[in-house]
This record gives sequence, structure tokens and C-alpha cells, in this order.
Amino acid sequence: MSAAGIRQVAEHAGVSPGTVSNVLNRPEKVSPSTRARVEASIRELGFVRHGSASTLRAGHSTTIGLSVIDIGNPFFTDVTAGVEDVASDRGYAVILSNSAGSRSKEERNLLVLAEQRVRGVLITPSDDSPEPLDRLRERGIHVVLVDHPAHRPDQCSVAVNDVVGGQTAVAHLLSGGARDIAYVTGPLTMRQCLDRRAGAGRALRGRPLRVVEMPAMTPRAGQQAAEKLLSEGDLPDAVFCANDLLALGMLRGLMHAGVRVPDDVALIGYDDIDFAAASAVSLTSIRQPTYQLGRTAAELLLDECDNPGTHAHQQIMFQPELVVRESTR
Amino acid sequence: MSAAGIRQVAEHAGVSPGTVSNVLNRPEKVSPSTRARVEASIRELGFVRHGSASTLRAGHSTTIGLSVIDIGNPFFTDVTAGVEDVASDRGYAVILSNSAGSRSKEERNLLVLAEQRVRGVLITPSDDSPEPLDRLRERGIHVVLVDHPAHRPDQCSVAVNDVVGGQTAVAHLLSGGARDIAYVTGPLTMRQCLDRRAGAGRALRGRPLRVVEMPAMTPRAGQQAAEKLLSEGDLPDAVFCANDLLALGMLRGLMHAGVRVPDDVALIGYDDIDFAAASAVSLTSIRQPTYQLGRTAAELLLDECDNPGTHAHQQIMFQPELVVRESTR
DNA sequence: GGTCTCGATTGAAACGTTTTAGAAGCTTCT
DNA sequence: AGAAGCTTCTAAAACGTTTCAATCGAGACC
Repeated sequence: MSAAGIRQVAEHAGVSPGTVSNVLNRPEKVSPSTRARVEASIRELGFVRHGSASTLRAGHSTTIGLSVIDIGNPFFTDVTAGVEDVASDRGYAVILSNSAGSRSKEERNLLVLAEQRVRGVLITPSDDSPEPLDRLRERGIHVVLVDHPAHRPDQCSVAVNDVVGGQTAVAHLLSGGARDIAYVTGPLTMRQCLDRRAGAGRALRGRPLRVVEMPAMTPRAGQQAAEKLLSEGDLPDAVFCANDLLALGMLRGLMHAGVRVPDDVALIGYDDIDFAAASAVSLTSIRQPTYQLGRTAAELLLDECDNPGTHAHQQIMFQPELVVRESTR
Repeated sequence: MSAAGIRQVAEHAGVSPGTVSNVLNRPEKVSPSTRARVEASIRELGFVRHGSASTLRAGHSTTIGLSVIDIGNPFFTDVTAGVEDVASDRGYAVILSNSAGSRSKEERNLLVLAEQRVRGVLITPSDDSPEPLDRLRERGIHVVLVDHPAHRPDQCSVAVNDVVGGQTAVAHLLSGGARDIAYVTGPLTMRQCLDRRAGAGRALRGRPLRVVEMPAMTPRAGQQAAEKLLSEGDLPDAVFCANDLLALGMLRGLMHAGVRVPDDVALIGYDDIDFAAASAVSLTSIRQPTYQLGRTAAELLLDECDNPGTHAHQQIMFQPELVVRESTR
């Protein structure tokens, strides 16, 4: 039970606690010789600063929160990796929360983050309601939206243009000769799903789009959507899935029923996760700069935290990119 | 900047701060009527407990650390999901660290966790050295090993039998008629890789095993391993990959060169990640109870934290399971 | 009526840092 | 020689909780 505190270090080095604190936080304020002495004592006693005491007194922590919708989705894993890398470089710790698409779980998680007095929060909101985030901001917790454009100019956000993505996907299917197109999507309360549908509609210029809405965006849900389409008897020419997990499930479901992809039905996914290229029929998809999304969001947040004076809020919008593979050839 | 503290709540409810604290931490110690009054004040003022102050005074936090080797690997994502679910249920927050297989990054991350005064740490160590973990334990931080059997009886661990897994994998390849088998692995400093090789050796009973050691366990590395095998000219009958990411890369590499799987080369992976079933040739693999691994580890850790008196250290070992698919038929 | 016990509540002292005002020691300037 | 201005360091007061001994009332018992 070593209790090596700043006090013991001070005593060991023959200085006052305040000086040790200065060595830790403003090394330039202390003369080289005493600084060396203090640093030696720190090493010798194995001193580790007590983060909570520090946070309590200083009024702010060195921890940020990351709230994602589905940690099982490689899309969010990549985002997380980007966030982690930036935070770790700057000496911040990341608290990870998974809202699993549930609004109430998200609120509970945000409460925990508020209790921890995180410096800021990166969040992919599960819906559009601003109140929970406003409540954080009232508490002085900075918020940056991830994969969600900000509705207001006084906050940072990083997103990818989903309307363009949806439009690109469906335009590609149309150029391949498809006429009867189905859109398999997660809950239409999700902005991503809505925007991608809007893009699809734009590409269709008024022609109809079959919409199959599933409660989740997982391979399992994708397979169920396939079964649903099959049971209706009348298969579309092409299927646009709102993410690759749905698409992989759809692919499995179709193949299982003997439907050939792309010969009988063309298939396109979204996100271009690593596994899209390795599936039974390699998957055409819409690529997003995922890791970069996480990095950029974290950089924005930490800039907001560390330079509150000079920080300018930005709403960054990346552009998606079509990656053609076998499933639409 | 609402500063609603325990003090304001006390004043608002007409009690002392100590009573509010009791309502928060030992509700049974306070009479129903005052409890209701205090709870009303808490809601009305929007009070959120200051975690750092609480941690500082109480001497322990309500946060645990999770240190994994590769957050990009679905295996660890599933583990993380299990941990997250348990922790969140019990009101704990999870700080996620990714060591990316680097010992120095792991040590830096553990230092951050020590500073945060986490209650405990779940860790998949990147190597076998016990010192960093002992240092945590000296500080009163509980440690549970994940996917790594404990070498000592005074600590908890949760693992899956990798020797049996390796043996099962290679026995399956042998039973399919393979004689010349290659083992494609990550760094042999990793226990998992070593144990799986040992199991392979046991199944081979002295017959030789080609070992291809790659610096990482990613699809890219798998593809490079394929290129290496192809450039040597003399392909094995079967390839056993130390995880599914390597196997998916291997599959892609082989197919790219026109090698048929399983006709020319049989292929088996490890972990049975979701995507193994959906790949170009569905992948035979060794399934591990991944989510359960995370849940169990978290439960063990929180039991150790919350009931230090009655807690009995356990070394839990799950058994892996063969899942046969196209790649070895 | 006095003493005891018991439950509910209070008051004040921690917890380990950071921060601020200011003391102490030097150098430089007048 | 004294004032002024630095630099370097110290002492003590916070930060918002939890905890523990002490207090207060209200029944119960003799």
C-alpha cells in the first residue's frame, strides 16, 4: 500500500509541496537544479499523481468520453481507434460508452460521464434531440458530434455526407441497369438512415423505392430482411443496404436461398468495412474516412478543451467514395 | 455554470451535507421521509455527484480499466461489449486502452489508469512479464487477466484453452487428409500464438510443422503470409492461421493467385468472428466464448472490488469448439 | 422520574492536489 | 545605501465529498 503522495516527494526532495506541483504542471517556473532533484525523488518513490485530487482542485479532468451507437460495428471500432490514438498522444484517457442504439442507455451513460467530470464528450447521438447535450454543455463539458452534422454554429461536428453517399450508391445501381431497387435500412429515426434514403430518392428522381426497415443494423437483421424479401416472392433487381453489416447478412440470406449475386440481384453496402472485400461475393460499398473521422473529432475536442480562447467551432463534412466490387458487376 | 453541490442540496432540503451523502451512499440509514425530501431536492437542483471528490475522499473510484491488444479485432470488440454490459449494469465506467501489441504503449496506458485511480484493471497482457501488474497491485488496484491464464493462485483470470484449440484445429486438418501443414502466426512472444502452436504440435505427434511468423495479426499480414508461401513455390496441403483476421487475409491472398480453397489448400482460422461465416469461402474456425469471456472477467473483477472479504480468486478456463465450414470441406 | 437504548441526524475533520499571495534572496539601478 | 524588480520558493486556503464521533429525541424499562 504505497501512499507516496506529493507531500512525501516534497519532504524527500527538501522542498515544499507547492514546488513539486510546479514541477509537475509548470516545469519552466522552477529552477533546473531543484527540478532535477524533485524529478529524482518522484522516480525514487514511484510517485503517481492522484488524478481525482488533481481534478477536484483544478476543476477539470484529463479524461474524455466517447459514446458510440454500436461498438460491435467495425465502423465505430475504427472511429474509436482514431480517437484513442489522439487522446493517448495528448495524455488524455478515454471512457468508452456504448449506447447500443437505446436512448435511455445513452442518457445513463452520459450521466456517468458527467459524474466523472470528463473534460469533453465525443458522441454519435442515437437521435436528434439536443437536450441531453445541452445539459452537458451547461456543466462546462465540451461536446463534439461524431458522424452527425451539427445543427448549430456554436458547436463542432465531424460527419460524412450521407445524402451524397446514398445518391452515389443508387446512381451506381441504376447505371448497372437496375430499375426495381430496395433500400434495407435500420430504424428511420436514425439520421444516417434517413439521409441515405434521401440521397437514394434524389438519384431516383421520383421513381419508387421499396423500403425495408429493420430494428437493428446487424448481419442477423440483414439476413431477416433477405427472408422477408424472398417471402414476398417478387425480388428487386438490386438492394442498397444502409450499412455493410446489413449487406453481409443480406448476402448470406440470398445465397442461402440460391439467389445469385450480382446476376439475379445486385447488392451494395455502406461503410466499406475491412470485411466487405473478403466476403463470399466481395461487396461494393460506400467508403467513409472512418479512422480519420475519429482522429479529427478528437483533435477538435481537445483543441476546444486546451485552447478555449482561440478555438473556432467547425462543422467538418467529409465526402464518401464509391468502391466497386463483385456484388454489382 | 451550475454548481449544484451536495451543500446546496442539503440547504435546499433543510438537512446537513452528511445526510445527503447518506441518502446517496447508504439510503437505508436515513428515514424514509427525509430521504424523499432529499431526493426531491436532488432532482430539482439537477445535482450530479462530483466523482473526483467522492473518489478522493472515499479512497477508491467507480471506474475500471480495460487494456486490450487490438481494438480493431472483433474478438476484442466482443470481449469489450461483455465488459461494458456488466460494468454499466453495476454503475461502473470503463476506461478503454489499446496497447496495439506494444509493451511500451501498454505501460503508458497502465500509468494513466493508475493516475485515474481505477478500482481495477482487466487486461490481456501483451507478454508474460508480471512486474507492471504487480506494481498496480501494490497500489491496491485489482487485476484480472483476460484471455490469459494466471500463473499464480492469488489472482483471477479468464481464458480459453489454446492448446486444446490448436490441437483440435490441426487434428481436423489431419483428418481431412492434410500432411504438409503450415502454421501462420503472429509474434511468437504472444502466449496465444505459442499455445496454439503447442497444441498443433501435440496433434502432429512429432511430424513437422512449417511456421510462418508475422509481426501482426491482421488481414494485411495474412495476405503477406500468403504471398510468402506462394513465392516459396511449394504450397502446403493446409494452413492453420492463429486468428481469423490472418485467415481472411490468407484466403484473399490465395484466391488472388488462383489457388482454390479448400481443393488446393485447406484453411482453418481461430476465434470464429462473425465475419468468418460470411467470407468468400466460409471459414472453418475455432470458436471461443468471447462475449462471455468479457462478462465473466468483469464479474470476477467487480466481485473482487465490492466484496474483498469473501472474494475467492478463480482461474477460469473455457473450452474452445470446432466450427466446420467450406474452407476445409 | 430517572436511566438506558436505539435510531436519526449533525459537525467537523479529513482526502491529495492546485493555486494564490507573499516572503526571501539576488541583482540592478539611482 | 536604499529602492525596485526579478526569480524562486513557501505557507495556507481552497476544491466537494465521505466518514466518524458526538448529539439529540423518543420510547422502553425499572
